[in-house]
Amino acid sequence: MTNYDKKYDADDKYSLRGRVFQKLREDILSGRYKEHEELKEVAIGEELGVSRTPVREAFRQLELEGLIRIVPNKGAYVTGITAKDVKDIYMIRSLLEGLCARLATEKISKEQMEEMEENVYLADFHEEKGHLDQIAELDNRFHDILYEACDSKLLEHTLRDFHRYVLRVRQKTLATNTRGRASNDEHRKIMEAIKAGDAELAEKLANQHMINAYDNMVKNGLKEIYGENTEEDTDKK
Amino acid sequence: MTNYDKKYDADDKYSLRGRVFQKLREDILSGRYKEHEELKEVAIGEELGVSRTPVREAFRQLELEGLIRIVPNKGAYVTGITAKDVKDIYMIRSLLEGLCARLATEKISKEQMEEMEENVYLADFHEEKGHLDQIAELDNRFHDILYEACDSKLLEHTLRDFHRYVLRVRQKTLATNTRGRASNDEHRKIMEAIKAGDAELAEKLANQHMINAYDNMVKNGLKEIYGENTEEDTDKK
DNA sequence: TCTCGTATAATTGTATACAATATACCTGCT
DNA sequence: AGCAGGTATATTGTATACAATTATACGAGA
Repeated sequence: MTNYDKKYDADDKYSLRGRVFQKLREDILSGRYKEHEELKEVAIGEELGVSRTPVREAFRQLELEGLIRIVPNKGAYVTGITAKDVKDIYMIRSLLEGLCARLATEKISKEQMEEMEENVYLADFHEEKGHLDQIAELDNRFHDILYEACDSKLLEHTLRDFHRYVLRVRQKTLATNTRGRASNDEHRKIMEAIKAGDAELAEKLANQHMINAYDNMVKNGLKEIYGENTEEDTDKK
Repeated sequence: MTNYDKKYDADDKYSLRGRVFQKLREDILSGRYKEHEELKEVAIGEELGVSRTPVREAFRQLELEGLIRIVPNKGAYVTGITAKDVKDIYMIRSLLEGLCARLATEKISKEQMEEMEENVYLADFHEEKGHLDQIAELDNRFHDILYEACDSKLLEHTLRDFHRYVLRVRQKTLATNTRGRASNDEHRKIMEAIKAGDAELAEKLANQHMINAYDNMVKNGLKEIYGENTEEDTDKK
């Protein structure tokens, strides 16, 4: 669990450490740094024009975000995500997104509700046109709205962590399949349940939404991308 | 979400940073540092005989564990837990402990099962004698066993985070009430459900176990200890 | 040719020095 | 008296220097 305060979040852009942290996170999530790749303090410091100190502090945070693993006196390595990890994450998310949707039904603001409707509408549009980037963007945003609407900083932060964690995986599977339409249909149903004030239904739909997302991943060859149990023996670089 | 690897966890005892990290965490959880208290880098460094560098790195980790909040260019403050936070945590834990118990039913090892039985048995004994410290210790351990038994590093780590997070609250309420017996009875029922292989039942019992724990907290005056919404305006030291 | 050990280089861990920022206090003005 | 501004002080942010550890290269010996 991490600091869940908005105003002073870990990624303040105005310190060197904050910039390093954001840059590295982005580079890891975007796939610039491969799994199990070693990150060298001096190399990264030189690239960004800073000393090792802010780099090291950024490392500590990345480690607790689960993006890298620091082995004492050896180095920092980009963490691998196993197929088992992904499965676990979706099991957990299924429950928590459901809880989130249930809470959001009571707490959502008018503005948030409107943005959610707009989101679903826009996603339909881009789906027609085949704009994959925008679809992915809207998908992320839909869940962010939900997280904000549940009115629980803790749940919001927890879900954001998990969500971010699977972005690396999603990027490799979402863009190449036809889940976009089904996913957005599910978004619409969740949105409608929330709008109708049916918390029970919203929860169930959100539960199922995650299960479907995971099933789709498996169908699209998750196992082929990530080994079954490669996490343990990653000491070799 | 944080690094969930066992071997090289954040709290390696052999580096100065690791020692500082552990010491500060213990001091915060034990209540030595009060809520909203400011932690000064030099003061802590001098107390432990180390420079500011390892202290700062430890701070970054404590921040992401949710124990302190770092305000850029100002300082590090022990985070406050509001009554709302506690409620949210128990809602989340209710779901995740349930999931954990369900998974553990399939995955638990013989050794873990035996330790769990022993745990319940011992807790009964200490309950009779009124050994409050041992009861609290066994309670923590029961949940730890469950976390280990679910065979999911991610779920285990997530639950451990939440569990640790509420320790500060629990210490103030558990020792003074009669929940010990009821709690251990619930542990026994969960244990028996797991032993019988009834995953559904184990999940439901674990769900309810958390709800009961929370209800008991409220009954014992949680609100009186923690303000309703004090988290936002903590800038004053 | 292979293995082992040693020297060397590379890398991380920590301490310290310096810079930037925030806070407290004091002075002078109205 | 009360407020504005500025200076001093304390504290955090960053860079650099040094120590400790680990990885690598190379050569001696079997």
